Amino acid sequence: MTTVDLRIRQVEAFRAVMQQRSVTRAAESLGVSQPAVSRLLADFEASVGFALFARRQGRLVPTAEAHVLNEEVERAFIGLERVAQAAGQIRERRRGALRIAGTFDLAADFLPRVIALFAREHDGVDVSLLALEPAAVVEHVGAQRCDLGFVVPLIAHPQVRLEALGQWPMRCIVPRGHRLARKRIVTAADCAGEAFVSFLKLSEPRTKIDRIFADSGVTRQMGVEAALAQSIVALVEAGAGIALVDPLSAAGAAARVVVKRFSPVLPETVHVARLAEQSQSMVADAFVRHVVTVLGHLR
DNA sequence: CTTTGGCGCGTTAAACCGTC
DNA sequence: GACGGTTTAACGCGCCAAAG
Repeated sequence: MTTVDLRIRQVEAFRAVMQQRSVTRAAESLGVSQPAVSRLLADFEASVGFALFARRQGRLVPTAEAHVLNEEVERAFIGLERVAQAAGQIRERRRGALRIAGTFDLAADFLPRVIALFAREHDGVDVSLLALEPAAVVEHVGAQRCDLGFVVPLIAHPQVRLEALGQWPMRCIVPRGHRLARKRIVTAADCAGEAFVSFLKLSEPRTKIDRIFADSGVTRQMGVEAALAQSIVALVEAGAGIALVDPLSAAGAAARVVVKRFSPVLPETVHVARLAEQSQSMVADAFVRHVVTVLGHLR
């Protein structure tokens, strides 16, 4: 693979144009004249060796390649922001910042709840939360773009150490008025013949859930599937079927669907990802303790 | 140490192109 | 035809490394 000689200024211009959707506005945001940006963009395109924008009706329309490249650019700029943040902290001698990444499901309910609790006891600490795919969470920790990452599946990364923090049992959610809504505990056998809303094939929760039903010899009517617990909750609420989701997503949806315990108990383990070789900051340790506490309340 | 030439980046002015 | 937007052309400035 041949490498490309890039100037940061060109990348800046590209990013600005992608964000602002126009060269003129990008120029404004960069504090330079519009032709300057146009030029940087042209040079950048020449450097990368493929078209980043289609000129349609006198407007710039990003190509598919531009979008792919922009994802990497954004990641790079997160790294730059980290430099700026570090400088700011050193200057102000502030206690610290905690950058947390979590999978979409964890970042929807669970982590905000922990952060709220944590923030009450640690004012002066900046906490930021990023929602990502599981692999990206671990990747961010490995690349030191985040201090702590929270995931369910075990994902290996040479620079990252994963530690199990605790388990929570998955809950069964059914639409209101459903025949299973009257039961105290829903068993695998109860789900026989039911329309079932699943996580995506090959995902960790999907694999575990399917195995439970296979082991119990229960056949469900497999229908819709979705990536996020929140989507699954919405599907169940709309009558697409019943489902198993983590207890926090279920608790957050208690007003919209009926939440039941499920037997056999199907535990999901929440893991924290941290940099393998580096003593953790006291702030991060304190945050992890809060996570364990909140997990404990969910049993 | 100074000069020189190349390079990156910026500017303004003007041309150009759809759209309203 | 005015307008908003992009591109092109011509040029200036500062930096840097090589040459004198």
